[in-house]
Amino acid sequence: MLTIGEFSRLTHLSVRTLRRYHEGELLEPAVVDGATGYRYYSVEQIPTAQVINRLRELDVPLSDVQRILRTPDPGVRSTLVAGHLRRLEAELSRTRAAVTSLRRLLQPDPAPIEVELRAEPAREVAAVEAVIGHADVEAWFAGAMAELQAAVGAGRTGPPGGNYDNSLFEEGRGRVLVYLPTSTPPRTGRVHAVTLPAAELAVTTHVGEHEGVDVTYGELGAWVVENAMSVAGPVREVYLVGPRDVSDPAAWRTEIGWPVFRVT
Amino acid sequence: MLTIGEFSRLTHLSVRTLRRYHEGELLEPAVVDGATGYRYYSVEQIPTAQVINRLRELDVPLSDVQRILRTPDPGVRSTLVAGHLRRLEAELSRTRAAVTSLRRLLQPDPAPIEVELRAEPAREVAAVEAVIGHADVEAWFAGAMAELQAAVGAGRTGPPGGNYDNSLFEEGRGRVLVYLPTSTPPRTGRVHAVTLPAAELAVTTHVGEHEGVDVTYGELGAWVVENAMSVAGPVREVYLVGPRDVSDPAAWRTEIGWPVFRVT
DNA sequence: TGTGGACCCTCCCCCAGGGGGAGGGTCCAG
DNA sequence: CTGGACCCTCCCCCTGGGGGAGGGTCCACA
Repeated sequence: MLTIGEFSRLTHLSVRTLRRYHEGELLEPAVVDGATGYRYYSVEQIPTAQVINRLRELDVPLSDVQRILRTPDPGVRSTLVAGHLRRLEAELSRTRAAVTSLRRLLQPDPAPIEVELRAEPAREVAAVEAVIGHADVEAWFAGAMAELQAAVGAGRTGPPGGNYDNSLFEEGRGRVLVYLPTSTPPRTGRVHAVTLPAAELAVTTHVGEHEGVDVTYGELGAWVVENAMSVAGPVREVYLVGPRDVSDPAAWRTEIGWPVFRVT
Repeated sequence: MLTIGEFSRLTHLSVRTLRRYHEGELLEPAVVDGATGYRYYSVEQIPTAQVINRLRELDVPLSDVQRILRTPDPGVRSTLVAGHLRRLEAELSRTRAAVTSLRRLLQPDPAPIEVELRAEPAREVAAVEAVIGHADVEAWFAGAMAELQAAVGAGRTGPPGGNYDNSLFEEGRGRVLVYLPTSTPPRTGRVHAVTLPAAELAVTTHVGEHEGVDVTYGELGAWVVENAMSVAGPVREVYLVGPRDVSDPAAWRTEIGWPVFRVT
């Protein structure tokens, strides 16, 4: 039996942290003296403490650490760990995108964006929609688009698009709709016909990776304000050239349309 | 002038976050109505908001974001940003190390470590010492070792070593001492002669990268406890084979000695 | 058999960087 | 002029810890 201080020295976890892990039922001392409350640990608990330490270094939330530790089957366990490793990779690519985008922001490009005011008529498309959280958009988009492609196939009459509720950005959760234009929208699985309403759009084109698109949003927003207009309704993106067409991100083109109305 | 809601839609920052940035003097509205407290932003503030957003995505603390924003000179500014990018890289390598170490932990190696009990006599060495935080050890070590190498030169009579106070791991701050054995310790700069006290050591050898050394610590600790001993004093590491000798981490060998005394 | 110091306990407050919600004032179009 | 959207402040919540107060416990040495 080891006192908490001894165990701390052996695992390089602070006494405070060990007490917290006890409280959170992550690493319970082998023995707790009922009279004094003293915690006593056993040597066998050292590897467990080190696994916790490693997972915490990977910023795995304590609740997930707990779940991993309670999973007896090593196969399932490594699946859980692999999930977090994927999360780390996603975070890494997000970081890379932020870095490049930051560079773009800090070396200000004086080239002003071109904005076109366009009256878009209503039209019917094949769509998949859902209310989801901001963090899940990317994964959801991939699945929805795959389902759409399978359902529409060669009947596609134009580039795919997506509409995004403003609440998605303001509150982190909102309605998202992805669509493929087609003359006869099918109805299979999540795919169904949707009529995109007519709208007055302020339209510009974002060139390059989709990360950093919010800079273009900002420029578009500035244009809208300067032209005495106000935004109304979900933003519309049309993927003119995307990863499905060209692998080089520099060639991608995303049309961004913001429904506006004149303020006078 | 834009209301906070409009500005939120244009920057994809939540209203709450914008208010917080105002409170923290990071992004102050262009106009604040004295009577109502309403915040009004200008279009020119959109790029600033996006820079903040980018930096936050890189986990730059708000205080540092503030410092960056208040730096007018773009050269100095990009230096500050570059510092954070270096921090990101360091974090990335730390993450990689944790991943490999985690794999090692989850695929338990049944090979037990070999521990030797050794009486180490006192000896005089050339050393550099300091009380520092756990996070700074790596950087400090590099500098101290460079100074030692310069001072001792060819007079080296054995592999370098380092002693680490337990408080470094328990409280995140403690005394660290790195040394080079030499017959005539010089006295220049931070380098001075130190007598390492005699001690009874439980010694084992850690093979491979220094990350993951705490697993070896754990095994050594378990051995110490199982052999009815207790640890006393700072841990001693001796870098038998290190990055200065061989570039392949798999060949590195670190001797770890924990001062012990018999309990019974 | 003390006793002093190291060790341990609980409890409360602090940090960043937000989110949720209550309670109430303001703006503006119909 | 009124209703609903919008805005305000204030307080508590989250995670994963750290600092410190106030007090009990263990144990080696005298």
